[in-house]
Amino acid sequence: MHRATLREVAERAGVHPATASRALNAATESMVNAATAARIQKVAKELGYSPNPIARSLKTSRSSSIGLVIPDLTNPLFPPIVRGIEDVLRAVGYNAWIVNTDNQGDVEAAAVVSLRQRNVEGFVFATALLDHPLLEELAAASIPMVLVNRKTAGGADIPSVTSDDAAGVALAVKHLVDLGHRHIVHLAGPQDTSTGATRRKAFRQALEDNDLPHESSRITLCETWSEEAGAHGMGVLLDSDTPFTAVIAGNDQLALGAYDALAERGLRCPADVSVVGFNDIPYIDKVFPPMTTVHIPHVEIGAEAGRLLLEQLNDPTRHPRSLLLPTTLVVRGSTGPANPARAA
Amino acid sequence: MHRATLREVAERAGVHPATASRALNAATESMVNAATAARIQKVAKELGYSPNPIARSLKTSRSSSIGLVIPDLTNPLFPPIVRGIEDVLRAVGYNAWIVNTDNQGDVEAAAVVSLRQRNVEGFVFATALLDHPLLEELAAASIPMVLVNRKTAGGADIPSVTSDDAAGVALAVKHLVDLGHRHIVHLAGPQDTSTGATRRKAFRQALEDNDLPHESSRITLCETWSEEAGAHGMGVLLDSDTPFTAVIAGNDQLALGAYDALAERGLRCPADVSVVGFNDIPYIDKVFPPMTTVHIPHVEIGAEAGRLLLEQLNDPTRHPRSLLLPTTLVVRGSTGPANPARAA
DNA sequence: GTGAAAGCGCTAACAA
DNA sequence: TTGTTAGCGCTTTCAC
Repeated sequence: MHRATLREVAERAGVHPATASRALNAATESMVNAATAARIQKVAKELGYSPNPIARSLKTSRSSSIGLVIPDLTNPLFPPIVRGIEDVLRAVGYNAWIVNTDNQGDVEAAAVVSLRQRNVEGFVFATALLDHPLLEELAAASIPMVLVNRKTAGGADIPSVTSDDAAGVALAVKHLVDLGHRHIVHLAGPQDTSTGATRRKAFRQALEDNDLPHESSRITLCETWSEEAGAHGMGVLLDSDTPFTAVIAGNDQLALGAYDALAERGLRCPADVSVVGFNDIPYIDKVFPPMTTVHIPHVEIGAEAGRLLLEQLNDPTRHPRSLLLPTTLVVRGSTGPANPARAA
Repeated sequence: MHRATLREVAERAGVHPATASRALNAATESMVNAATAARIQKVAKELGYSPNPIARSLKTSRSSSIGLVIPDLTNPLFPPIVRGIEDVLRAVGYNAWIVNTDNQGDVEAAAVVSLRQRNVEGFVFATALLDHPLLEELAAASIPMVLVNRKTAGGADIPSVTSDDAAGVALAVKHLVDLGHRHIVHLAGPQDTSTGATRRKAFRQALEDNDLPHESSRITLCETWSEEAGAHGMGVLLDSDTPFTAVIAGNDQLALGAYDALAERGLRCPADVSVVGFNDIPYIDKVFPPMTTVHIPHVEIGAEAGRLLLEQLNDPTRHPRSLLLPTTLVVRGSTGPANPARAA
């Protein structure tokens, strides 16, 4: 199984390798005599020639690929986003290198170095922290990049594709209020992420806008975005003397953790406490009790990120922009407060 | 942000680039005077040198990376397997290129060509079909490779890591029999995959072993591994005149489809029909009604596949081997037949 | 133990 | 329009 080289094609076509190179690249094809080009292309096809991407990359410092840095592929939030990105990029000949960081800064830094050495032409990061020097640094160096799902707080104004979290939280609060809830609490995600901080602030704001009690004790911070952290946070709320009949969780995993903590104490959903999630991750529509959650358009977030990155790759001078995609509330069987005693 | 090259290191250390290369590669370091080597390494560190993988790959035709070919990352079965593979490979300096094929042979073929051009040193395939000429071809060419989850039927005896599906099905049937079920049916997955065929045959065998009725009408074939196909298959079974009180599905998605079809007809699980899944995919433990399913060790399957691939990379002459990992039954609230009428 | 030379396969000045 | 030349950064014979 020998792979034809450009030189072999050139020899068979009776031209110099440089001419063959020109004839076989769309951008330079017009530089070469049409008949000659056709001959070269025919030979290339016969020999099953396709350019060696390694050699090309060494020469051009490009690679037709991008780096895709995510916390963890086993978080079901990410696969659909990844597919959205890949589908858009593949259509124009780009591949994605996927790297998991497990939220470890050093792993991420090493991955970025490694990807840059491989001449990736840009990055999509799903790992952004509000304070994220590495990303600021890359942005300052004009490395094409897009953030998905989360953004940084720095001055760099890095292009991003996120969901309208504030609107989503407002929808969730409104929904609960419409059901008759007046005592709502929040399981907030990590506050070093934009999603965690935005959703928390929006929660507090929505309570105020709806004239609901909004003492700071109505918010419990969770250390991670995990089910375990959600269960722990829910426990803290239940142990506090804050009365409530509904919880809005920072994401679906935290909401699942809330389910666990409630079940452990013999409390029922939504009879005793209503729980609303965020993200509408795959398969969350199957859980019991049915979970009302804020839907974000996963695949579309990825696809738009891919498009934004392509814009930058195609026109580096173009002023980068960010996108805020709409969220919707998916109601799956929440009800009003059945046990007013809990709202004492 | 300039990246130091080997030549710069060599110049600063006052040696020839070839010497620097030797000093900086573990395998050739012993060829060079210890003091010189130390000096070169010190300079390399000062300059933050790290070898350009593209140039190295062009020269050596290696790449420290492998290709990982899966049907679809959004199928929750795969991410944990991918993590298992990556964790093992990363520990020894390998990366994985992930490619989704969406079960399209042409996409897979193109991906393989592309990955080989990038000098991947081996492959892990999660896409194997029983009759899979492409994989046989690669095996015949002695390309290092491992199959995960599924295997081929060809003569090539390609190394694989799979779960003991037959044992898993036997466990499931035994469980249902112990609960009092005597009329069991099977939603079989695609029969061009080893998982689909093995589980179907094991089902039929288990019925026989338990002296249960086992007419061929007790098995409905599903075209794909999807929820939709499961719902359709379940519908076919319900419309037939085969009596049954329990269903064993070829995988969890088919089982979820069975849930859908049953719910649509107002039948309850497990009161009217018990459903058992297969694979124990992430989050399936949250669904309602609780799903009993056969657990396969996802991460470990991936990890073992990584190890098997490393064995081949490290010693190409070593006789390849395959692994069959144990399955366990995870019981989540199935009960015996409550409505004997259905078993008429 | 070290240096010289060559070349992996490709593309991009420059020259003709 | 085509060919010549050079080189991306590295490793690996071969010679000394």
